[in-house]
Amino acid sequence: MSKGDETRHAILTEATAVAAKVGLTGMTIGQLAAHTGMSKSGLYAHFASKEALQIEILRHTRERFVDQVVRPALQAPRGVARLRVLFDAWVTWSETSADGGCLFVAACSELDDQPGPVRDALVRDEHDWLEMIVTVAGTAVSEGEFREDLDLEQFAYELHALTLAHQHSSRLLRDPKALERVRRAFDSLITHAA
Amino acid sequence: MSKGDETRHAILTEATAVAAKVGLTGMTIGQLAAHTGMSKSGLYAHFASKEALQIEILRHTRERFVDQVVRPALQAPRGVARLRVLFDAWVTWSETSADGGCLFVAACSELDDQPGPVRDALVRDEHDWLEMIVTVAGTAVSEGEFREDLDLEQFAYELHALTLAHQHSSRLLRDPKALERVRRAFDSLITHAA
DNA sequence: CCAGTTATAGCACGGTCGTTCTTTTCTGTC
DNA sequence: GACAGAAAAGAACGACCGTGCTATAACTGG
Repeated sequence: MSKGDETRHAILTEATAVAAKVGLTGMTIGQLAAHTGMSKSGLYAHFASKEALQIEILRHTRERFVDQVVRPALQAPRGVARLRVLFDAWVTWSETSADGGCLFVAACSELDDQPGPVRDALVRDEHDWLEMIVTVAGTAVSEGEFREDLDLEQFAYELHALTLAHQHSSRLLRDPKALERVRRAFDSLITHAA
Repeated sequence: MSKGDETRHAILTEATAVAAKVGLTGMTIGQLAAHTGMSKSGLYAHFASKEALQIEILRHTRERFVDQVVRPALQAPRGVARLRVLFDAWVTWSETSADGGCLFVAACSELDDQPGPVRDALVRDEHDWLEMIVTVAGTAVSEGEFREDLDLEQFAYELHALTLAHQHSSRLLRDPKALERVRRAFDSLITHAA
């Protein structure tokens, strides 16, 4: 990896952390330059525009998300076990990927009324994520652990709701019981799908 | 109501709509002045600072929330019926209160890592809202419609999760089935609490 | 209707925004 | 170690930010 790619990568990693805290829009080039110890123009030279940087941040985050959440799940045995790993990996991700929690969750309510390519990219990512949940839950159906007539998309909707709720209770309310809450809700979801 | 109070009220109403779209931080005084047809300084004279304006926006939204969501529920008969009215009123609220959906939901992920008085006010509001759900669900327990050993706070957590999910599916994903999804999830929640 | 208050506009401020251009410094190759 | 090319810094741009101050316009109670 050349020097340029190296710093570019470092910038994106730092930018992801900043964006998770202050938002993709709230994040500024100057702020980012200060955080990375670079000059504003030196940093900016790596990207075509702020919007391009925002999209790159999403792409970079997506890659790490696949590594840390999706891949572990695909290595687990099909069915509820895989679903558990997927969920646990997400919880871990939301606590460790950035100081501000899961960037995707934060970006969702920030961009939901801001049309443009950044929003479009995020919507694609969210659809992929929901589809991933549907697929994994589907393995639980075909393994006979979930009932045959389970509405998989409804299940994914409700599971996804828990991730949003967890960010809320853990990051906004700082509820010490946040982890316990989301785990119980997940278990209840699994139970009623059987 | 004097002239001053009148325009102040109009500003807050407009500001609520703008903030629901671009966020409490993303909203700017100039933008707001343009929207209301006032000069920047004329508008600004009604508030001590931008931060004070943000807090006033929350207060103003809270008042309308009580009118449109809480009050109707309290007029409904105790128990599940009241819970249904509360939930339906919230769904209506999220669709009609502002173009950007429920301001509180939007503010939650925007402010979850931004310490300060605005965040503090929001946290208080969210706690009150969760407590409201707990109280109403409690009436369903004492009416014998919900089981005696139901964990009310867990119930409130899961119901609140649905409001977050609805904002996500309806505003970000623009899912035509959003309403149906959240209704089904709500019914399932009610069923399993009985 | 007038006086006194209140509401609004105009203007300016230091600062930061995203962005561009030019110049300097560094990196990798023969 | 010189040289070409890439990477970073410096300086500047117009625009807009939040926030004051000052003057004018609009309201309101007597």
